[in-house]
Amino acid sequence: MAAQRKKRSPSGKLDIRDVAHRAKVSIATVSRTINRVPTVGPELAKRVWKAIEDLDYYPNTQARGLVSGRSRLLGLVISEITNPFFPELIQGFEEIAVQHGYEILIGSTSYDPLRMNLVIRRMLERKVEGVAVMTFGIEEPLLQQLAARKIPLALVDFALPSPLASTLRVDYGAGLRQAVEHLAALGHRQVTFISGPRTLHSARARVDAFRLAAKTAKFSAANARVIEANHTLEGGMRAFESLRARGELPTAIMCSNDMTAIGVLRSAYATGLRVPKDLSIIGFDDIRFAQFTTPSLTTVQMSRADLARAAFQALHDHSTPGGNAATHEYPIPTKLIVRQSTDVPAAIPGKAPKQNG
Amino acid sequence: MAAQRKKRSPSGKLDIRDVAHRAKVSIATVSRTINRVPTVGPELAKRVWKAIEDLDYYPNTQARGLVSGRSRLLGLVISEITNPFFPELIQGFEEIAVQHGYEILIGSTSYDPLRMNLVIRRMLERKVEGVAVMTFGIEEPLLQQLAARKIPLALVDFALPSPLASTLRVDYGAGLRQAVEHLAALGHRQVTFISGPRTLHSARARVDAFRLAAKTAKFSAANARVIEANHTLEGGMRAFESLRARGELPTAIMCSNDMTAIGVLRSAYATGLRVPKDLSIIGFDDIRFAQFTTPSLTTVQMSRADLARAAFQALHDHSTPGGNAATHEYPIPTKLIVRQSTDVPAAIPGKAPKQNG
DNA sequence: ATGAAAGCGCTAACAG
DNA sequence: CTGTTAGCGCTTTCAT
Repeated sequence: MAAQRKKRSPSGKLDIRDVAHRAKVSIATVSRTINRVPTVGPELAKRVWKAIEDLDYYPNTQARGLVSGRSRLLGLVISEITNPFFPELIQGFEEIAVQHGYEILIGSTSYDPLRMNLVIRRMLERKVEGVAVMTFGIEEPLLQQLAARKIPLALVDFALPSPLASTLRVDYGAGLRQAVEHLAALGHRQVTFISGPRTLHSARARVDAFRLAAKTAKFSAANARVIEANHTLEGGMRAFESLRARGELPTAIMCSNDMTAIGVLRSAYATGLRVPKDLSIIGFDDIRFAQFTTPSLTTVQMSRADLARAAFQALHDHSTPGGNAATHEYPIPTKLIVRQSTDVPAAIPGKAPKQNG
Repeated sequence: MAAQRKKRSPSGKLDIRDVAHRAKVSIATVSRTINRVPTVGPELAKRVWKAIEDLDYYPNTQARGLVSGRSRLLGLVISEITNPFFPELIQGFEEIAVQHGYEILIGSTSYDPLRMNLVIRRMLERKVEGVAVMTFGIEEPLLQQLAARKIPLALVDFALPSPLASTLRVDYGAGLRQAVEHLAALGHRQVTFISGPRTLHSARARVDAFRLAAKTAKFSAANARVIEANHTLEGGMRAFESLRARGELPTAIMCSNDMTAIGVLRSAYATGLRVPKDLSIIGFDDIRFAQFTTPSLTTVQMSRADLARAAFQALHDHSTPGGNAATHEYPIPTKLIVRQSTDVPAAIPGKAPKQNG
């Protein structure tokens, strides 16, 4: 008889009130049921669930977020989604985030601080509950914006002095040591490492780890040179060319990432060199495509799944009350994956190949 | 002296009221200014912007969305982000969406209807204002859920009978015709098309377009065979093997996507065939990696940028009041990109290669 | 254990 | 042109 507080539109727009009405309870009870607050009587709970089912109701995330202050949104900052390193990372992160009821917001910086700024602003506006920054060059001042707003952060290879920031510490040493030892065992006596841009601290960390590994394996400095490229296929090609032009080609080349290695592979073929016979090549990352090159690429794997898991864990630990907020370092293992691009150097024909039975 | 309506927390949580207070205007004026409602006096507007600047204020998206009913969120449904076709698509879509103030929600279905269901639910809960479904197998009943909720939809190669659904119509004919003519011009007299799974309507559309193109170019049915694979590298390898095992190797193979072509390339090499000398190969999609294979892959390009643009346009047209809601078909061109994997068949040594001049 | 009621931060009538 | 006010749909005290 009295006018309804609100018209029950027949074709949509369900409301928590509609559920409450149908289950003959208050909206508070519906809310409690949905949020699994234990104090709800089992009888009522059942009625509520049934009403939800019948109506095909689902809560409005925006309203929920507004009142609770939680957005259930996580930011994932990457440099470029077309960089083959990232898709698997995203997949892993998305998967685990969704399992925990989060949605993810992806921001690509394209290595551009301006865009990074915009990305951060977007994340702020959407009230993300944590941000994983997977771009390997970190703009510290920008991150401070997030830290200042008390947003949990997960960074790769980089420690921000903030109680809410975590570091995903990639153990470059292990994988690169295995790689160098693998080459040494095959009989290589010179290795050149083609690094990434010096501006990326992750690239520097790889160089350092390589140097240490080479030293440990008794390579002299002259036999374990480092030259700089830029983590792109073209950069790999150029690096190879410059090595060749200067007559400094070693029997084995290690690269700071797989794209570089693929560039080297390509140029080596173009030059008429046979891989792995004349030149062994080792990449880094183990992107999916490393399996598909000819020959397939021996590479140091840094598991994207591990990274994704650790990143989520870090954010989760620091955003939930019960989380382990004391931990700030999350180790990421690396390991050598031996494929077809490494073999005994041609100079030592007596020794048999290690693989290819 | 009276207690503040709300404590101005010194270290965060800015409010539209804080801005209003500082600019000495009402919150309505602040809201209007931010939303660029033209009736705001220039003097006040300036004060408001200054206050916003000073305070480093930005609006709370959740509150905004709750009251306005708009989420500024667009859904992008793909099958698998690790499928190399998608990253560029996502990049293009993200770019244009962000330019227009939207955020995107990515959902991967992994070809699993169950996951598709979950993805749709997520989109519904977040109140997306439109969904682009780029997975090439469409679960029609699931999409009805979205259509029923009046959510604009953009679909590839598929027309849903709904006023809010748009079709991104890929013009397979153009690109495949160019490809077949390219082969014919080189002197090929037999082509085999390795199709994708019959269950994907997009794959069927490609087969049909190939058949038509072959017919137009006067290939007999026997010289333009079709065999089915599954759009994966492994599938391409198997298809090649089965062709070879049955002694049915043509001089040229066209594939329904690039991954298949790369598989064929790989197997051809393993068999000792030289590409393009002994076998010409043409892919489809022009994924980034098609440039990096050896030899680089001749392929039919379907521009991801075009697709992304069209998808956004379609959603935008059907979600904004002023949009062009009458259009329901958005054409996507395709075109042949000639690289190194096609050449004159070895059987016709007299004729010179077309490229590499 | 359940319900009533007060907002979350903002936009959109409605007044003036 | 500007301010006042009523909610958006939900969670969360505070009563009961």
